[in-house]
Amino acid sequence: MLAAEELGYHVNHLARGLMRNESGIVCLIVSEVATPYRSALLGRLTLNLQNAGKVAMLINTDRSDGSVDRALQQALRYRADASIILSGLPDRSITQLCLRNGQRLVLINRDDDQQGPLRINLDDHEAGGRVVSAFVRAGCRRLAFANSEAGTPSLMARERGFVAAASALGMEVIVERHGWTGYEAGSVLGRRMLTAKERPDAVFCATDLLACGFMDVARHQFGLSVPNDLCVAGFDDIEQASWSSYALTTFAQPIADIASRAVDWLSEMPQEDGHAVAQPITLKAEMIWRNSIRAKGGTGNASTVIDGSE
Amino acid sequence: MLAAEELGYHVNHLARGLMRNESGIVCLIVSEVATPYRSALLGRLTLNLQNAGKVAMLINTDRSDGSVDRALQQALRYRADASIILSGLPDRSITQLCLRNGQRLVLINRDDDQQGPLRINLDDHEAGGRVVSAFVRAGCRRLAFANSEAGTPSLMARERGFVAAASALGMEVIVERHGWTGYEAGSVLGRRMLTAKERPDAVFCATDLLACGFMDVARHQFGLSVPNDLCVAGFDDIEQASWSSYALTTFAQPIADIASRAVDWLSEMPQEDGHAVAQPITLKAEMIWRNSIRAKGGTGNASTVIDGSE
DNA sequence: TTGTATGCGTTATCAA
DNA sequence: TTGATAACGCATACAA
Repeated sequence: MLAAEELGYHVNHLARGLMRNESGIVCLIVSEVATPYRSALLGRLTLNLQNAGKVAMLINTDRSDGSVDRALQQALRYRADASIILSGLPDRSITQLCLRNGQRLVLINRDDDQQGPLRINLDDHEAGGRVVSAFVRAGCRRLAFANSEAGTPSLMARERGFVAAASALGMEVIVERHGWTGYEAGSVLGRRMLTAKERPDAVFCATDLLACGFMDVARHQFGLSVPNDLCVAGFDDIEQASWSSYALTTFAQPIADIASRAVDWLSEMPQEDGHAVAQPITLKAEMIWRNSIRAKGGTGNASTVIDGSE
Repeated sequence: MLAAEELGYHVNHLARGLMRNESGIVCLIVSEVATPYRSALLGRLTLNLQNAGKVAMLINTDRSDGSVDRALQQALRYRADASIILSGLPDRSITQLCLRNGQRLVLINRDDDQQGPLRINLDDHEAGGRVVSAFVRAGCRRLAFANSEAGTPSLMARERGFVAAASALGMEVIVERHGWTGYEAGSVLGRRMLTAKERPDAVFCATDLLACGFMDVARHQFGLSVPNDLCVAGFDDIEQASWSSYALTTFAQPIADIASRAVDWLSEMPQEDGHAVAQPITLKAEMIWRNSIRAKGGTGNASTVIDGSE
């Protein structure tokens, strides 16, 4: 050991991987790395992987020019033991490719129906229902859902859950979708929905970023007060949601839990009976109450709700 | 090729790396991945690396329990060809270790004085001076600088530049430092500096996150108007700086430029004459004018400045 | 042009 | 317990 230290010797993992047929490398396949939720999850995953003695290889799938495939090919060439996909990208071929090459696979918030990979999802659908209750308790009457056009399973589940719970109470929901899941899309949706004749008094945004954009437009361009004139809810609990300019009521992604579940599963002894089939995990998104939804009662009109008549 | 496709064959980079004595792996050593500026840079770097046919290995240096060293050891074991350090962590031993093991090294915003690595820095010092001019033009008289206790070279350079330019005009600067470079520290600094007897009417925050926290406190807890009662400038031009709740005047990190310079240098044929000595690169931080600094003149008092009498 | 042997740094196996 | 040897998949040098 002393001699090794003195000579600056380090085991060569390339050679070791060659022998053992396992590299210790885990691929993180992710798009939109710079987004608050994604980068938070990414940070946590890398930390956990390191603690488990593994190392993270980052594959950025932002570019659409086929570099995704190239990047993934790269990963395969390094004989990564596993891949964790946190990209919203619904490209089925990618997951297939990983599996075919004997990688273990973790799908986060992708709700894929494939067998083999570990799937970690949230109770998005039910969360939508909880927002309806909150809005109704606040005395809101015109509910709206602001979504992106990304069409990610989790985003759509939130929308469906929200709409379903509302119509169970006899309420209709104004649904609009636009662009990508960011601040800019939120402000576009805000302008569109707030200029419409039937202006909503409560909006559930599929994402905190959308909510921030929506709120800023509502306040600064339409002079509305949140939560007095307009109640807003988001999803993800990104750091900005807690900033006092927003104080957004939202749902927390259980990032720590997601990360440790994923890494724990990867650290288990790989069962050799063909492809180990993992039980899908559904985590609960805790509702974080802040100040973008009124506690009780409306601005002036309607304090009792649930009549369904418009 | 057809046969290879059919058999699902991929070159084994572990074996290739063993032979060629270069792995194609580049380590990204980064702390606070979830921070807007860091994650943006990270995203860009990975993209560029992928385009250059290399692959990024992410080392998260957040934990203080010595896992940094362990992580770096990991990287060495994989025989990474190079490391890019975007961590503010001023740990000299890390860079030494990389160099000793024949890695090429890129230091971003670290202003280290070592020979060998490529150093990419901004003109932080000069930027500080530009803010003073802007504040003076706006008619501000009590200048302040809000910094974190991190003591990163680039942060300190901004502070020194700001203070130097101010005292060249005969103005003193209130300097406060607290905690880490985030929103929370910004709000603490805001509370501290705005309750002081000598309340500033202009503050340069070392970071956009600090600025956001400072602004929120100023507005929501002290009822101040930005930029009328208080001018604010930040640094980094994170996405949130452009959100209409902040409209922060700040300096843009030339992220695309930084990333391509770094990757280009790594892609050059490695000169074999010992350790190639790279010319340090200093990039200009462009000032992004938004709405947190008044255009001209003060609120009411003082329209001419530069008298130095307090 | 095509084929064969050798070495890269490990680890696993088998013989001493 | 210790020491020699083969094999992992690729690249190179040399022979055919």
